[in-house]
Amino acid sequence: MQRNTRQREAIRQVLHESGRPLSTQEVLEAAQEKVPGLGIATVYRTLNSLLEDKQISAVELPGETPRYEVAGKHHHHHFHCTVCGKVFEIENCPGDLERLAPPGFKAERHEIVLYGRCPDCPSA
Amino acid sequence: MQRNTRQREAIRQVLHESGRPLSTQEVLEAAQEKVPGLGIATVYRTLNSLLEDKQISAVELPGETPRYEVAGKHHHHHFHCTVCGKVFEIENCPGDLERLAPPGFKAERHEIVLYGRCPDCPSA
DNA sequence: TCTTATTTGATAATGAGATATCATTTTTGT
DNA sequence: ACAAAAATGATATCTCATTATCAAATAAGA
Repeated sequence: MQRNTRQREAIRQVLHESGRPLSTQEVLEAAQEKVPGLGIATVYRTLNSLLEDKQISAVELPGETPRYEVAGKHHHHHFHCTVCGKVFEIENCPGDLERLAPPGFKAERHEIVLYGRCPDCPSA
Repeated sequence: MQRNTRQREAIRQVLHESGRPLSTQEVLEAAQEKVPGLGIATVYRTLNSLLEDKQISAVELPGETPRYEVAGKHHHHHFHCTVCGKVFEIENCPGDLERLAPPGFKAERHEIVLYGRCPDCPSA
């Protein structure tokens, strides 16, 4: 049975309000604004539950802990700020990258990650 | 002082002979063909040493343990077989993906990973 | 060949992220 | 409001990949 708890609702909201994928820690900190005292275990449990429900999806990045975003978005990619570590969504996609696969290889899917500075992290 | 040991040489050879990036475990198994009894600690130590020397470079993939390849190759990307888990090199690159970054973002670098089946893993 | 500092291999220790445990709190249907 | 089931929070535990430890083996210069 699934119950509507303040914690679960706060975590869902945090993910919906954020314009970008969040790490477990980011979810914890943001959700604690809404529900003080919320524990990290609840964040893990709730994220896993939302994943099972397909309400959110995991964003895996090289050498990074997973980020989570609301599910159902159309095909997109991500920008990883090398300064602050935040991950952002990228709308555009060059498309049809599967053709890059060498003969004999059958590509079914692709991922692109851009690395650089986000607007909040100026070079100066 | 750096010494030329059979172990170090075997590990270097394995990486040069392999046409694709290898995980620590893959390096261990391949190098043990040349030097039976070679231990995992030596693999880790040697890979780190080769990394410092810039003789090899690490390939980070989402949710995966790093792979290692000989350094100095020109810009390229990787194919990750979803069946056997092996990682392969892709020569081609669509180039200039940095332009996909939204306004205000300064992309400096990009990574592409293709997912699918390698020639050794037929769909059937 | 000898000497000595380095490297090795086995394995214990570490570290980080994630999960399990369990007493307490909270939902929710009645 | 009550009772029963489920969720929470604190924290212990687990799971790995990787690193540290240290006695034994081994390069490599004298």
